[in-house]
Amino acid sequence: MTEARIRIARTRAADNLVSIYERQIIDGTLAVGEPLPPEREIMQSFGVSRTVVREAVQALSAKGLVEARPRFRPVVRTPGYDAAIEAVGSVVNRLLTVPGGVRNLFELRIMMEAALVRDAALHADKNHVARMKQALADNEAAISDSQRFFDTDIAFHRVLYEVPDNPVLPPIHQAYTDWLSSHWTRMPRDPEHNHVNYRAH
Amino acid sequence: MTEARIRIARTRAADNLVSIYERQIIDGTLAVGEPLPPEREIMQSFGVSRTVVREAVQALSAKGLVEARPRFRPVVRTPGYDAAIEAVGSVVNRLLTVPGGVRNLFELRIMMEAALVRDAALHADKNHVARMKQALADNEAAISDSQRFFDTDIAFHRVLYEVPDNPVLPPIHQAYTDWLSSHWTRMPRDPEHNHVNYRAH
DNA sequence: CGTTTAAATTTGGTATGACAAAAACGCAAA
DNA sequence: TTTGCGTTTTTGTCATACCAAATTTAAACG
Repeated sequence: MTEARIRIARTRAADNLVSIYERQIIDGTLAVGEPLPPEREIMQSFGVSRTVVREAVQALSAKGLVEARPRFRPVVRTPGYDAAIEAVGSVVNRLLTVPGGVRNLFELRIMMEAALVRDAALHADKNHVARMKQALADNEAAISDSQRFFDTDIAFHRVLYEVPDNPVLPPIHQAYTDWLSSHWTRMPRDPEHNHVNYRAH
Repeated sequence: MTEARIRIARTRAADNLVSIYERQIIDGTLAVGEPLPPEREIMQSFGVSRTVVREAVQALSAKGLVEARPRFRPVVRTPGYDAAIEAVGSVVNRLLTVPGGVRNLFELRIMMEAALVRDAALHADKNHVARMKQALADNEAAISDSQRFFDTDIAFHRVLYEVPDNPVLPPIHQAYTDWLSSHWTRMPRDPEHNHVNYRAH
């Protein structure tokens, strides 16, 4: 039988440029905030057409390595988990439309937040506890105002993601809220009450 | 006051096409596996140049909505979390190079796997238990062969990600192993042993 | 007729060249 | 030094062309 996965895929010229600049960005040859060379300069130094250069730049932009605002020189982007979140946006949005998509992501979130609560119960310092209490109080206070209730609830959760002091987590929280807020189906709020009490023992 | 983030960014012509096809893909007008129209056809039906069409297609490809092998018509991709992982690959690789990057992701993984172990202890069925036992046995057996030990260890973890029956999880496991395997620093293996015993009570 | 093979036609990848509009630059004036 | 303004770059987009690979069509064959 023929190969199941024919991964051959003869090189597109732009891919070379992409990997070259990708490497330069990662190893710091191109510093953060620094603009890429002008397109015409790139095409001369690599002997390719501008078409290819543009495709390469766009690819780098889509990968989140450079920020390419129209009409401006693309600049090397600050490394951040937000770029990653941004890069997956489209696919996730599509996945949310398939049957069970929202539920799957929601369950993952629940699982993660349960883990976060456990972590918080063990490692939360006074500062975090205070902020959680405050956020929770704000939430209770806003119980009549639907919109504010929503916001304060999110704020409360955000603190949860900040406790472990891992920069990966806050962007994840942001992503969850961005992706799931439009599919909001009355999230069960009891657990957090319980756990907050548990943590505040 | 002025906006902190000037998101203006006058439309690039390609962006229109991208959002149009993005919508068509999401709502199923363009079925999975179906190829996009030929570039020349697209340019006529939208009155844009081929340059723009190509940029749009490439953007869709980078977003993971279509698969564009060189020289072939781009086809609508099967919705899957692997596409998402693929899309973030570059950024994550970059993030792993910044100080603490590996540690942050590693800690996230540890936290998630701890949660998975708890879940497994509660919900794993006989089938999963059997597979975990098997995987663990394989792992022990391969303790002398470094490479096989590595592989069987990964296999064991994989089962862990399959227990909750959430299609988001296995790709995440794949992503973790892809991203972290080259930065492997003697992962603590004790916890899983303990927990396996715990679950096998 | 169904198959295989060869020719014709699409179609994607790349290169050029051009042009308007916006951005970057340099220089003079305040 | 800072502010304006005109000049030069540079980007976004278009139109066209060519090659090579892929697809389709036609022809040859068993």
